[in-house]
Amino acid sequence: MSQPHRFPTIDDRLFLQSVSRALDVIEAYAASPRPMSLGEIAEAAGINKSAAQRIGQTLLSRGYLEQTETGRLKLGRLFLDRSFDYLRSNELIERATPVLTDLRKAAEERVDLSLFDPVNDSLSIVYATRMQSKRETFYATLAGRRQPTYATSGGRACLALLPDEEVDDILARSVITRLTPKTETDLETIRAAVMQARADGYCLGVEQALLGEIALAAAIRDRNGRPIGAVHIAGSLSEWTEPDFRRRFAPMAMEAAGALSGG
Amino acid sequence: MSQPHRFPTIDDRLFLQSVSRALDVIEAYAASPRPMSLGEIAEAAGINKSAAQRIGQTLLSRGYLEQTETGRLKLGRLFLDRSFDYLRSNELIERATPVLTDLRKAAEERVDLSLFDPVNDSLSIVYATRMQSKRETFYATLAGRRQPTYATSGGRACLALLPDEEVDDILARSVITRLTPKTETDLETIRAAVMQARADGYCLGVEQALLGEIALAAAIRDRNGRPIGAVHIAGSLSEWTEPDFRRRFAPMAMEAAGALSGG
DNA sequence: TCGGCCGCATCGAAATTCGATATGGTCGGG
DNA sequence: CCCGACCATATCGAATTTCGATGCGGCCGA
Repeated sequence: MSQPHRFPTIDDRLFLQSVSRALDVIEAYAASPRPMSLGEIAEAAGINKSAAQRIGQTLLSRGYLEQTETGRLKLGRLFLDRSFDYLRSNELIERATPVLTDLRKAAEERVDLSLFDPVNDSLSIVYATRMQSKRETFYATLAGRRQPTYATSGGRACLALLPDEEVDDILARSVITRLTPKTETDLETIRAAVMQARADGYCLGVEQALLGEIALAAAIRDRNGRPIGAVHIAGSLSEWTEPDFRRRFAPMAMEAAGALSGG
Repeated sequence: MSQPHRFPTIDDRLFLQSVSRALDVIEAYAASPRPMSLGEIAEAAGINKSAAQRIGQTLLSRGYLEQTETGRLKLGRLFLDRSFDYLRSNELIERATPVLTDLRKAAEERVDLSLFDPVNDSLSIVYATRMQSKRETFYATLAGRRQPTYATSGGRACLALLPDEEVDDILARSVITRLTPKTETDLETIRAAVMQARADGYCLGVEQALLGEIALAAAIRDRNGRPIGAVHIAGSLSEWTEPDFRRRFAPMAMEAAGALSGG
């Protein structure tokens, strides 16, 4: 009934139950994006079957759900349209695109833009754009992919801009899981990496989120100095040693992030 | 009040007004993705201010809208999460990604996947994934971008798989506008290009949607032979002549599309 | 100082949503 | 061959939830 505290609490009088339940339904597909029957939807979203039926029909009629041959419901392609609108509407992303294009051209490695996410309690970052490198094969698309703040170079670079107590708070609330065998899970080690990033102005991570990957990120600040996102440069360990990667790309990432800061 | 006929009509008893209005609100940002005040939202979505207030608060509390410093509402980053779920859930996209990665590696040009969109009356196609080429600068991201079916090589390749009367119907319902000075606007010319594509098994277009761009696409068929999307290869006119581009890439596009068909 | 728009809040009326329930179909196992 | 389970779909009376007119204080530009 009560909303998770991570989003602003509002007057219950203004809260639309049916809209909220509709959102529960579409979010149910985050756990498992397969087509679902009404019964499955009801269970996954925590509503009764009648509600699932009404919501399903309404979202179906609007194109946010689509029907398989068997009548099950799956996510509709209109979500692509909405995320496109979002990307267009985000002022940072608009501003960043040309900068990142240049950066990728100069670096000849993959370049990502991620958004620090205070509305999600800062526990995760969301990738917004990716400029692939020549041979990149891993993930073609990742707009919308989330990763834990503590495990990514971009997240750590953002943490480095926050006061110690906020860092500690965020780390304390993080659920530490291993994304790769190399993921650091010790809070003190992570904290040390954040402090190092604070001193350096960027953060480097080796195989923290993906095996074989070396990544480096610099945080983007708003006009108050708070982190709003990060510029990532990522390469393959088969082509780079850590010191070489650091030497070559740290200045480029910091310059790009600096150019995007303060807006 | 009555829904556009393009989506399945449902029993009015099952239709949730408030959900539908919430969708009107988020779709209002398609026209102009700027932050809006409640009054502006109300006007843009065709609802009253009270409804805008309730819907705004509800979507805000769930992270689908965010607030600027001035209190205006803009689209929230959760739309990225939803489109990510959609991309993950779409069986064609999942299947296509490795194929397109290989294709891009072989072609060394930009490769796109678009979806034919019967739920939108087949009037437009939606781009789902893009694999950039080395020097690509135009658009980093385009998942969610829509283009008219009649104007794109991918759309025409899809039309080529449909019976004549359906092609004519779709073209007749299309609103022809010039995307570039070179966009063909004569229905007979477009129809001829579709017929050519039917004979060739692929469709080539020069500067139809973007100046300086030459694009070639082959349609992907479902197991009944109906078009469900297209594989695009796009290059720059500064590097390719039409015959060379055709010779080199038509077989590759057709092979990839064939491999993805019939699922 | 005025007028307009802003976000935010209130409240009575009632339309809209709710949820239990029913129907007929399909699928798979016993 | 029939049974049970689950499916999408449909119905309907009850009442919760939504509706929308209205009011408030604040901010900004005229």
